[in-house]
Amino acid sequence: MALPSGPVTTSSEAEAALFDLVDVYDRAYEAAAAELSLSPAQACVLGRLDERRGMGALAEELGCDASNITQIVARLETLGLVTREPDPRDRRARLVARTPRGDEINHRFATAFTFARTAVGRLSPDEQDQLTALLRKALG
Amino acid sequence: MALPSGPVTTSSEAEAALFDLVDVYDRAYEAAAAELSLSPAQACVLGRLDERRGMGALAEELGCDASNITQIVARLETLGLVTREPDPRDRRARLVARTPRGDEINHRFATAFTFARTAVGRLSPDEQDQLTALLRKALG
DNA sequence: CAGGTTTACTTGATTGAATCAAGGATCATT
DNA sequence: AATGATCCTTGATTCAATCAAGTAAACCTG
Repeated sequence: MALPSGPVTTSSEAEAALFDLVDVYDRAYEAAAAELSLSPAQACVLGRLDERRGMGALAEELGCDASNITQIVARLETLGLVTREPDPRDRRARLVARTPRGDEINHRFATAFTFARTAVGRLSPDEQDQLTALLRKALG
Repeated sequence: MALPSGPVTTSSEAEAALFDLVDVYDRAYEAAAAELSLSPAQACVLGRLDERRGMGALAEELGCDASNITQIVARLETLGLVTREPDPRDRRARLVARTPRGDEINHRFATAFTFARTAVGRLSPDEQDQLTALLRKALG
């Protein structure tokens, strides 16, 4: 389990609530991945393959080094959750896609990661809209 | 940089907003730690030493194995940010405390990690209260 | 179209987080 | 005094992440 991000000194109730949210969210994500014997990074990459795409696109979207993606995709490939095929249009590139089993695992992960769904579900539709608006404003 | 936690399939605006918040928060935390040449885990542990405490207490609070704490505290000690002294009441135990330099680095970290402060600061006092209430309700 | 550059990815090396199993030392109980 | 629990460390292992270097293919440019 990754250590929590914070708190430092929470000077306000709202900051503390934000921290609690992030903490619980991250832990739930990790726990859901663990249920399927995936690391958070593996679950993350698998979840971004609704359409086949290149390694570089993944690296850019996830904001990490390409070699990190190489490594994670290689493990997903070993697990039989992903294929890595040469791009017919550019033979330098590799197109990564989920296998049927990858689809299934990804779906089970989405089912297991109930936190966001459950949390939002505790709010009425109006409250959900308020929360969205407040978070968007807070995010600037 | 740790890969983001999500998204899987965000079925609602509110869920997407939660994910964005968590993503930006985590990245900001990591970036603030990096400014001080700390890992997120090191910043986290350092931030929990406002009072001296035992290794076990840290492990329990952070929800990880004691040996993980041993490792992280050892690095903080090497960096001169923390001391690890025998507990006079229980010679099995070690009391971890920040050094003056640890205090300074921790303070600089708290200054560098502006995200929560800034985000909350974009909201009026009323909105902050609303956000707090909504998050608390969502957290159940 | 030949040469040099950029792009896409891989490899290898290194650091660190995290977990587990096992062990030493101390405490606590009987 | 012996037993067992507690606190922490050590060693081994796995994985994430980053960096430096390298290969191969694509892209220019003259």
